[in-house]
Amino acid sequence: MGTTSKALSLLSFFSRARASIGLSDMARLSGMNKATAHRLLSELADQGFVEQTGTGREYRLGPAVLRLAALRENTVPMRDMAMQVLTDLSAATGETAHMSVLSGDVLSSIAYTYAHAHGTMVMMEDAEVLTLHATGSGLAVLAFSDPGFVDQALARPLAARTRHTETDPAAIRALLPGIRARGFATSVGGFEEDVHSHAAPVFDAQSRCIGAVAVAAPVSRMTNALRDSIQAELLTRTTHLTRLLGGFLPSTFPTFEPQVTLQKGA
Amino acid sequence: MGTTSKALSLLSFFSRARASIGLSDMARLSGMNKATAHRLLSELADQGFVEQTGTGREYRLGPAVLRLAALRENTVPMRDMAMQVLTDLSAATGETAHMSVLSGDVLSSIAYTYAHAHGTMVMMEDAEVLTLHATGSGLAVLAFSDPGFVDQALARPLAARTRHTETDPAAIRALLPGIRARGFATSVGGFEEDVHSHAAPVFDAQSRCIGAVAVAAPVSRMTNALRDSIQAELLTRTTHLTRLLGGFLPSTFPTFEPQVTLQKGA
DNA sequence: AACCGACGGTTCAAATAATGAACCGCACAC
DNA sequence: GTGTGCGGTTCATTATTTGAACCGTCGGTT
Repeated sequence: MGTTSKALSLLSFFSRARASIGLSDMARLSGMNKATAHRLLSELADQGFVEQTGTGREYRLGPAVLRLAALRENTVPMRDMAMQVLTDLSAATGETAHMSVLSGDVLSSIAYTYAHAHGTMVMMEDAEVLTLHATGSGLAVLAFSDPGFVDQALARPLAARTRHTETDPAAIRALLPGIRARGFATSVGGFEEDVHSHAAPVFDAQSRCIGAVAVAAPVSRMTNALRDSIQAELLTRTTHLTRLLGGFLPSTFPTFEPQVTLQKGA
Repeated sequence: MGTTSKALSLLSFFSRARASIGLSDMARLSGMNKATAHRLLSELADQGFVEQTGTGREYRLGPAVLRLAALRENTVPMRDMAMQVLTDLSAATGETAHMSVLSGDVLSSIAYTYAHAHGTMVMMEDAEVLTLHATGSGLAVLAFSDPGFVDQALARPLAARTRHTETDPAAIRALLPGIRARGFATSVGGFEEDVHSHAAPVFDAQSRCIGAVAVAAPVSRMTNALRDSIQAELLTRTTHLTRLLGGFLPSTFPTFEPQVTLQKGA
């Protein structure tokens, strides 16, 4: 791995739970020598990607990322487009919809909408990190990523978020062909107890999978009718989003021809 | 300069005007060898900081910055706080207010508000880049930055944005003591023709200047009364913002005691 | 007050990664 | 068909990164 990747990888240790990290902690988390971590953090700080807090001397994310994000949104208004689609999707299904994008080997939530149709809804956090093996979105991404990436993602120990999290790499691999055939993944209670999630992949202009859209409903509310509704809405709207973002479905993606075609005779 | 800084500096060439940049262009802009630029861009792409567009194979900012910006805002809600202050400031003055933060040796606009009080207003762009020598905000920052930084910022050739841009480093240096004494800077037509700008610095927890708040009005509308109003509002509200952000005014910052104190006798 | 451990930060020889001139294949223009 | 510029690659040379050991400092414990 190059020096630049190492430096940037330090940024991935920041999260909502760890908004600021000390030098020694960062060295431990990243497995780097303290001197190395210090030099990399100093360079990141020079460029405004991190800054040091007043009290203590911990590091936290810096202001430079704000400008880049504003430019990114200006260039590729992914979030805006996702919000449109998610709003429709949660309205149509009556449940929470969210989109996450691949960032290294985890997914980051970038947008979500609630339906306000019921007293209870699945709640989301800003910038939440979703693991690939424990979520519907992650499975959808894995199913449509290249084998090398899957190997890499499943090579590390897989943490169990709940009692229902599948942590056996072989079992996860076994799910992928079915997901590829159907075009979407499901997960019941793998990330949060009592959450039933359906997720479909989103692709970029090179037909690479860049993330997923998911609909998350309480397990207690799941019925055959709701499941059918979610699956139909999710697939049509997520393929639409891929197109909106300038992306293309891969040739292997299943197509869902309308039942009735105009070719009556033939 | 370290490798990491070089890689991150590539990101600064993206702007609204140049949302995507090809490999050869990037090599030219940065002065790097094409092979070097390619390797650095590849590493940035691995980490999701840039990505390649479908048509052509140019590079543009990637999705990773979105997550970091969301976390930064979650950690230090600078933009939210700035928006509150800017809204009040433009309402009180009837003019456009904006805040920019130091990023390397330029300022990046992070938030702005309009007053809608007149038919004409000074317009701002998202993520606009302001040079230090040509803007009121830049002068305010220079005046309250350490001498080494000022030397560095003024060492390079200073571009003239308009006929009124001051490009003589000595002349700019001569302005700084006055700005330090008053607590704010002014610029007339230096960045955009017909724009009269007042700007005051914002400080972090170590009393380092991290950016500036400015009020920008058309030159044609500037009167003594408006100028007095802008100066008073700008100073009180900007010092307030520094405190809101957890920062401290440096001990050298001029204080503006209320004219009437309670110590009548003494 | 003396001690201890952990912190952020620094040093410098050894090890490793970055560098860039030349090169490739390709697409497009003339 | 030929020339130009593109994105991308190669590999010997070179400069940077690396990390064990080291500082001084801070806060808690004895």
